[in-house]
Amino acid sequence: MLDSPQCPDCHRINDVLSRVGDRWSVLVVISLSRYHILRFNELKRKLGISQRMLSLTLKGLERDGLVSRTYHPTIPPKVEYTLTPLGLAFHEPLSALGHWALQNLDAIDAARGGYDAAAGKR
Amino acid sequence: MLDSPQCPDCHRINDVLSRVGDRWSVLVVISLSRYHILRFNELKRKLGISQRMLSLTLKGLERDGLVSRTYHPTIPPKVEYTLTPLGLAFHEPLSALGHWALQNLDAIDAARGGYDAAAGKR
DNA sequence: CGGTATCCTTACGGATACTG
DNA sequence: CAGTATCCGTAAGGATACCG
Repeated sequence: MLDSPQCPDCHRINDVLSRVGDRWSVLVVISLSRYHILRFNELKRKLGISQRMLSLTLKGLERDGLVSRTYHPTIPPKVEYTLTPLGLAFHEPLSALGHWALQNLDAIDAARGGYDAAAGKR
Repeated sequence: MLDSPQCPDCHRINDVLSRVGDRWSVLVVISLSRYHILRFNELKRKLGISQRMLSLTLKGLERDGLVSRTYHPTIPPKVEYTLTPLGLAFHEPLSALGHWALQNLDAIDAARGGYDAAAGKR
């Protein structure tokens, strides 16, 4: 399928984005950028993410070198997550996208309204 | 779930990104930005996307006001897609993200290699 | 507290066939 | 050519229960 596309680096971009560009990864990076350092359950509560997905997402981000994990073997245990330099760098274009999203949410909603209204009166 | 998160606009950002931030929408916007105007089957061939997904993706993008569709009632019919000003604006932060992805693909792969190697020797 | 393991439901997305 | 409709397999992701 994506073996012979004409768009040269489309599948490479797609490749990276499918790794770090998913729903939860984006929100985790944004949150860590804002709060600098967070514990597992803090992230969980902030994002309203399920325990399973947060675990998977953090593991993926750590694997890709965007997030660093620090385990404190206290009782009860304490694990802190923060962005690596690479994660911080990733946050830059990401926040640009986030800001655009927030600024243009209204425009998109308006376009949707118009489209649906036009489609509605058949 | 996302009703009472502490991260104020996280779910709003998430909202927009879940609309226009999926795999195929991103690639369609990038392609349309590069080639300015494309027909249905040109996009299909370039992206290696299935007919069904392209149709759904384009309809979604048109609905959100990012893509404009022009139908020429010739025989055979001819439909051209191009980015609206809003779509063009969206492409800016998106291409920044794409460039970052391409530039840092190696760093990510390296991090992955290191992580997997460390996990591998149990 | 910070996870992992299991189950289960949904929704994404490809293949195919058909229409204008 | 430019879609729509249908079928179907896979995988994303929540809920729950349990472990260190």
